[in-house]
Amino acid sequence: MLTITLPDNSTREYAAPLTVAEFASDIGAGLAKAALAGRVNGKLVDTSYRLESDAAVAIVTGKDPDGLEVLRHSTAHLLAQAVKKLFPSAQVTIGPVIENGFYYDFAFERSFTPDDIVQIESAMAALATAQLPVKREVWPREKAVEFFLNIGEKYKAEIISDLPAAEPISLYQQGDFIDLCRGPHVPHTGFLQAFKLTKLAGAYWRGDPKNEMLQRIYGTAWPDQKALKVYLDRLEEAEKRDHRRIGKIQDLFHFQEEAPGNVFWHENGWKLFLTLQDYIRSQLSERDYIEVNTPELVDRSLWEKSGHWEKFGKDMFVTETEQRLYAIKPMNCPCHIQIFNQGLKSYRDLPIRMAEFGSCHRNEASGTLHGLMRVRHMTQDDAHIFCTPDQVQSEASAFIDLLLTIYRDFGFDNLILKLALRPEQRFGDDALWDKAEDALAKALDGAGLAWQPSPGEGAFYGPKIEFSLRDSLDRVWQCGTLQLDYVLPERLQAVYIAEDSSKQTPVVLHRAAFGSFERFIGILIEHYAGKLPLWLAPVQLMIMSITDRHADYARFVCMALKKQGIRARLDLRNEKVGFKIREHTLRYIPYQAVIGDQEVQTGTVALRALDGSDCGRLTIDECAKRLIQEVQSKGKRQK
RNA sequence: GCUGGCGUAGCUCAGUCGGUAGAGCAGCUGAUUUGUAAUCAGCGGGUCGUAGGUUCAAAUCCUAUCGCCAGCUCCA
Repeated sequence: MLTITLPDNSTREYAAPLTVAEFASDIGAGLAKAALAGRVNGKLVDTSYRLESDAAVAIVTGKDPDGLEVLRHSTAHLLAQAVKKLFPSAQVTIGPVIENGFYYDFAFERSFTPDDIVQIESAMAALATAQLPVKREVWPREKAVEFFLNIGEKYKAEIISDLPAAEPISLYQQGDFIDLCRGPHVPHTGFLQAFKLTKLAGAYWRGDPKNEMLQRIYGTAWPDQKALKVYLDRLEEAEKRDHRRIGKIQDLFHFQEEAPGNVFWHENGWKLFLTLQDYIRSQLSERDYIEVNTPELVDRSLWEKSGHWEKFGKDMFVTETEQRLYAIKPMNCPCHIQIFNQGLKSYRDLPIRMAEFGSCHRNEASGTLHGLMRVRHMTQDDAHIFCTPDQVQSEASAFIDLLLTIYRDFGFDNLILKLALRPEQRFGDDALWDKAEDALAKALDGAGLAWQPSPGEGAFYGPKIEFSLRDSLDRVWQCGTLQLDYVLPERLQAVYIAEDSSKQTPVVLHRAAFGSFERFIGILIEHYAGKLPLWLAPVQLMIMSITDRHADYARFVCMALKKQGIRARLDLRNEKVGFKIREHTLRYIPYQAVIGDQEVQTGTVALRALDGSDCGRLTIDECAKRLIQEVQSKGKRQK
């Protein structure tokens, strides 16, 4: 007699052991059909798992996050099976589940081509239609190693040899394909109905560039076609929002061969850049920051003292003149410490919050450059807070507050916070780390935010908080950072005089909210899909004449609005108004004002919003007032 | 940096088996003076990323190189 408890706490009794699948069909035929796996006492198992004693059992379907994972994992196996069928000499390696899908790495004598992918995909579909049962077996380790070596799968044999001795070696067989896998897997391949191979790429064996390059095939898999379509549509939407595409349409910036990774900001893009800079400036001055500016070209000796030369020298651009070697600064901190070091500082001077819109160059590997998101020349909204150890927590709290204010102004409400803790290799004793980590944790708790620790991810000189935001497509971007640093101020001999008149080393907090303006602008463009809210839009209002005889009045209106700080432009071209409206609508200009005889006579403008709605005929002052109000609300007020 | 793909007019792209370059949009000129998402007509525009090579002949094939794209690695 055994008792099975369901997730709703109801129980069922059975006289004899039964499998998860049998249990599911006892509950209902529909559930049995949908059962991908089972969860027995919290552990994920195959539907063929035999229930021999009392247990808490849940039937896992595609709706269950675990079920989706099983589905994707099984689809990765299906991919491997299809590849082995078409290309028997390919060796299988690993095939894990990733966000939204899976991949499988293969060793193969030639590169897979897009044509191969099409073939592999249809082979997968055929194998799925065949509804091959997926069977699990546990083998002795030696037998498994021998088996895989015999069939020429040296990577699999290597994986098994590296598994912990206690780990049972389970193999899964579907048709004539046998793969090492922890499982669980779907009962048969017929469950794998909604998948698509998406990408083809190289990847190193075990992620190490010293190892041989394997070929990775990426795919996505979902419980049904509808969910797959939703996902594919989202990819398409992301493509439409690509900031490189929108940057071209809206004439924001460009790149060219002669300056890889360096942005040519056009008038519109630069206006956006300056708007963001003004915004940050106003936020900083409210919070008692000072703004400074430091050299971009600094002698090698300072970078040697700071430690950058040794650690990051190869990522720095250098230039030589009069037998001196200069480096273009990759970060601002050493220079800020030079400013701090001018004159003797007292504990009474602290904290000093020193900000700079620092122009930094880093020689990023060519393959990592990506539009505005990853550049070689960037401008950070950087600041360094010099404070006493006791001030760390309150400074951290103040920065978190600032950062939340900033992110909310841009419509990012969904944040992910991580506290990166001490790494293996680190400077400073454990007592110092305890104190530092504790201060940051308390600051996070004080803000009432959920956060996760990430052990071992801290910098060698101190722990840090990483602030990531989710954009409107649910993509995660790391932007803000707050890093405690005990090492650099000491290396560069920063001191202050404490209450007891002893010399002390200040703590430095490196901090940024945007990260870099370039990257943040890229994120904003994609977040808003190019439809920047009025307060950010480089061109806020387009004033259009209907015929030439309205041009003078249109110019007058434009000047009047510009005087009130509105970014207005004129379109006096000899075109029909419908043509002009279409063009500016496609460029997402937030407001358009039409000027014809009636407006000239009444001293008004006919205002039209981007969504096509008619805002009516307004006097110039009314129009200005309306726009200014919307700018001040930063688009947070409902229309 | 590594692997693979790509690079043709200002933009988006076509160009078959190697035979001497094409469309739409944009631009220019002219007509049109127009009321809320495309007025009409005509015209100009390319060292096919760059440098070599093969060939009677190269956008097309080969090599190198630069850049871009996807992923890997990296990301102070």
